[in-house]
Amino acid sequence: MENTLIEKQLKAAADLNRIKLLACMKNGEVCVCDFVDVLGISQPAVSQHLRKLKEAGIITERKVGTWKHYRLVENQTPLMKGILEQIQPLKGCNCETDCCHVGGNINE
Amino acid sequence: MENTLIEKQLKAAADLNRIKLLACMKNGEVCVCDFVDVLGISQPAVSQHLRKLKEAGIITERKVGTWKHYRLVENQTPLMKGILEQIQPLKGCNCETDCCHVGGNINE
DNA sequence: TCATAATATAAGAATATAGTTATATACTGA
DNA sequence: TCAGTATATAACTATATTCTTATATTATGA
Repeated sequence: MENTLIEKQLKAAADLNRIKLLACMKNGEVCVCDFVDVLGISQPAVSQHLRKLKEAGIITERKVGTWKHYRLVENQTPLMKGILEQIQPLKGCNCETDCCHVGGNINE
Repeated sequence: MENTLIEKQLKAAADLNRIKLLACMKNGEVCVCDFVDVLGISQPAVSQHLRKLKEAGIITERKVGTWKHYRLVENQTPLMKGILEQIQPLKGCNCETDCCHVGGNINE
C-alpha cells in the first residue's frame, strides 16, 4: 500500500467517534438516525464523520427513501482488515429502529 | 483492545512523517540524526514525532553516548502488528552513519 | 403541492496538531 | 572544567480538526 493511502485510512479511523461508528457497522447496516443516538453528538457531526470514512473508502451507503444506510465496504484494504479485526462490535446500534427494516436490510 | 488504546495508536501512526519514521525502523535501530536527513524537517520536529510514537507504546529508545537509537518495540499490539505489516521498509535511513555503530547496533 | 422528515452542507468557534526558532539538558573529550 | 555535540523541551504560529447552529437538499405522503 502507498504511504499516502495508509495515512488517509489511518486518519479516518483515528477518532473515537469514528471507531464507534465502525464498531456499530460490524453488525451490518446502520442508518444515520441510530448513530446519532449512540454517539450523543449532533446529526451534522455524525454526517461529517461518515463522509470522512466514505472518502477513505472504508464505508459505503445505500439510500432507502429519506433514510440512508451505511455499511463497511466488502473489499477492505489489508490495512483496514487488520484494524477492523481489533474493533469490537458495538451492540445497541444495530438498526433496531424501523428505518433499517423498511426497504429491506441488506443483511437480512 | 480498548477503543481508547486503539485511538491512541491510530492517532500516533496517522501522520505521513511518522509513517516514514516507522518505515525506517523496520530495518532496525535508527538514530535521530538520520531521521532528520530522511524527513527534511527540523530536529525538534523529529524529536516530537518520536515522543508521540513512544507515548503510544510503539517504539522504544536506547541511549548510546550523546546519541539516541530508536527502534520498534518487540511486543506490538495486534493492531500495530497489522499496521506495520503494511508499511514498506524505507531504505537509506538504516543507520549508515557512524553513530549507530558506535556502542554496537542492537541489530548486529 | 405543500408540510414534514431524514440527511447533507455551510459557516463559524474552540481546540488540537505540527511545524518553527530559541533554549535547556546530558554526555564527551580536550 | 569547559567547549562542543546530540537530543529534548518551551514558546509560539499556522493550519487542521471537530464540534455547534443554521440552512439546503431530497424524498414522502396527506
